[in-house]
Amino acid sequence: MLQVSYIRDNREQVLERLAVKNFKQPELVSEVIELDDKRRSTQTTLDNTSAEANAAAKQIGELMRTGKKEDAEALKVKTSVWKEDIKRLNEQLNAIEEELQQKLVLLPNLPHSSVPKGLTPEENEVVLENGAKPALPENALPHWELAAKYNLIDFELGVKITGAGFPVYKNKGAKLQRALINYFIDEAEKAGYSEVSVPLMVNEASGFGTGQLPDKEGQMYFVGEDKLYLIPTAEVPVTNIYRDVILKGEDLPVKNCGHTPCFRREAGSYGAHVRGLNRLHQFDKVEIVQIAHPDKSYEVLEQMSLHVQGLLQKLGLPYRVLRLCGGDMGFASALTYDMETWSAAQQRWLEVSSVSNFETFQSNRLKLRFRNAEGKTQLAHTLNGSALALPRIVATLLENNQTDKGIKIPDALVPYTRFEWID
RNA sequence: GGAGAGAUGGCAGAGUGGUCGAUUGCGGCGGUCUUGAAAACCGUUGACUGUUAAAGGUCCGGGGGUUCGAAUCCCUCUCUCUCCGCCA
Repeated sequence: MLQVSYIRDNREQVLERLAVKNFKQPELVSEVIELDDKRRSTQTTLDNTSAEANAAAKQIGELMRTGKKEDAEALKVKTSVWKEDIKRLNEQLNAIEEELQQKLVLLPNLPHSSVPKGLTPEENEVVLENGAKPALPENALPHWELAAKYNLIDFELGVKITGAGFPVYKNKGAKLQRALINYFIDEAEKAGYSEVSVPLMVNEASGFGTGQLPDKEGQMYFVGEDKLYLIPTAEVPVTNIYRDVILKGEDLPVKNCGHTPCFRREAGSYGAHVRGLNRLHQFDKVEIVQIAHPDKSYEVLEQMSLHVQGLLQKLGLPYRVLRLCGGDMGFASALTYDMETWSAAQQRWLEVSSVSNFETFQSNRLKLRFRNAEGKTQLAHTLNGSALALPRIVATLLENNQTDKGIKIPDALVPYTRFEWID
């Protein structure tokens, strides 16, 4: 959520930045400012009336105590007018504030100055490409066929138990999941992140805090009876640890990592590109989250990007880094890097990580603040990234490392899998 | 699922109609003392809004009501805890 005071002071810049995100309702900006003007004037009137009423109430108490009952009664009569005014003004104020809030939550975050204009994924900027794309033999298989050939993943069984997009991992396929999770967590801890293990369901307040609610309800599974949402990413519970928290300046940056399954309805996404592990309703992911000082958050973003890249390098996977264009960015993000690995058998790039700086967009909703050098409270910046999401890593590992002898496990992972080959 | 208790400042915990944004303790910060630290002692210490700064206003789980005046009384919702039952 954007701060009203910022919108007021930087109206033109806000409009210009929203255009980069192809925001369709720029008129909301003026409406928000107008409502805030109304809010302020109503608030001032209410405050002044309350001040008079408070003074009178105090005076009545004084008169009662000193036995001047008649004077007190006279004053009581006068207060009835204020009382009505206060009630009416309060109702007005609540209505204005509610309307203001409703419009405010419709405004997406402002993109960073480095974000390219653009509407579609094709307009994302390739920041860098790293690692050689492997040349596979003629008879190379896509991962879903490899998964069947080596009995690693049973998609049909998942359909029986739950439905499409809920695969069953078996044998070395299952062990590979655990190995990757442990490997990613260990690497995150080496980089200074402390591990947390968090609930997989969250309440409405948490969903609002990180920006999934109110408008992205359709993407989350909802347990209606208890009004809880299955998390689409660990970002939600991990970041919400710090909801309504005022951190000390010296606590920054806060660094947390955690593994969770992630649940996504993925309503409306069907077709060839969802085959196999490419798009699932349930998958495992290790997430890294940082809460940073506003002056440092872009340094932190680069550092997080390098951490993710380091993982891909150690796994020997060719990858590229994209800076998302305005149209492809998430609602809450100010700058997002996507990391994609090259899937040699599918001959396409697969997104395996997304690293974002949300600046104060989330922290304003979360009321996540820190005490700055002047001792005043100030909104912190929040960042997060996948490090990494498993399914597409598994897909590229299987595809890119296939040989006549079987599938070669990267050296970095062998201590975790305790096998070198899937054969 | 049944029964009961509770929700107050970072934490603990007072406060049953006026001078209460709130006693006190712990914690935090500053100081005295000390070579330094601890202890002891002294002082200080909520958030939001508003203003150049003040003043003022709001907040004792949320919402509503009674009253000139509510942390305190009434209604309602939510959440938490304890015991019993069930269960990993």
